[in-house]
Amino acid sequence: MPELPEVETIRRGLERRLTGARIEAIEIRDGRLRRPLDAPTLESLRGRRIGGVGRRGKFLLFDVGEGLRWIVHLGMSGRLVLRPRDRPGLAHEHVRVTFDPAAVLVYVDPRRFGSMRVAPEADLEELRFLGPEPLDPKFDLESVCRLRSSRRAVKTALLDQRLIAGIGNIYANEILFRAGVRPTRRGVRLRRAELERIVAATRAVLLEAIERRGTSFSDYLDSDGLPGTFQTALAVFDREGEPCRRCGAAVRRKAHGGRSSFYCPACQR
DNA sequence: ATATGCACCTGTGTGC
DNA sequence: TGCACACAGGTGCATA
Repeated sequence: MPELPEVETIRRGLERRLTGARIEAIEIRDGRLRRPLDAPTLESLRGRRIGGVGRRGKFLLFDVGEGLRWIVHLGMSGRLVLRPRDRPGLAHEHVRVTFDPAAVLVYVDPRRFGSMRVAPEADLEELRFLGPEPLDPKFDLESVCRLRSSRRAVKTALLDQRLIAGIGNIYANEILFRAGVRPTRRGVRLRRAELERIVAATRAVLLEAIERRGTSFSDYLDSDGLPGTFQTALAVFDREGEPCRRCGAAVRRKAHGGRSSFYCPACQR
């Protein structure tokens, strides 16, 4: 479900609400995630204080002191929800964290593709392979030039977290529309001008999506239970057969690598 | 080494 | 109403 803009929206909400709060209890209600939850390490968070909430790609990084990070990835259907105390459990509730002062953070994940662990800052292997952050001021032509080192379709390459961190299927499609590049174009054949347009489109699309607090086309909600509004601004994603907002041509959908690509046949060459 | 396909799960929407 | 099937925001491993 969540890509960079959704994860960033959640990060901002949780940072505002949880920075300085102390973990009073952490309770595993159903540890059967794809990678089973490790109860002892999670329970060792008790008594720790949240120093801040960071993000790298689609990973949330809670600073819990002494160089330790609580790392959460939401997978396809993961949600972190702040709720009042003494509310009944939610369906698919896996973890419940009680904070002092009063706040309860619940991890809900119907499909169980998310993951959660605790690691020292120096040992964040999962993060080491990640490509550049697209909203880093240093993100530039050089950051995307590796798209060219692959014969894969450029959309598949955009989804590769080792090349650029944080882009998923919605924003890969939206970025390529804004850049005027067809998703099936091979990376090696991209021209310099197209790479430059991809750099600009990546920043613009992600920033606008964050401003709109993410995309809720089905069930995404942020940590306050609010939907995003970027779905009304989508140019191509989930718009098969509808008119292109720029030229009016019917948007096309093609399955590629098991996932849907959407594009305007006239605007994207 | 690199690229593809499928497995991992549950929920929802569609068409019969 | 019920059933079967396609499909969904992501990754990770086996296979070509």
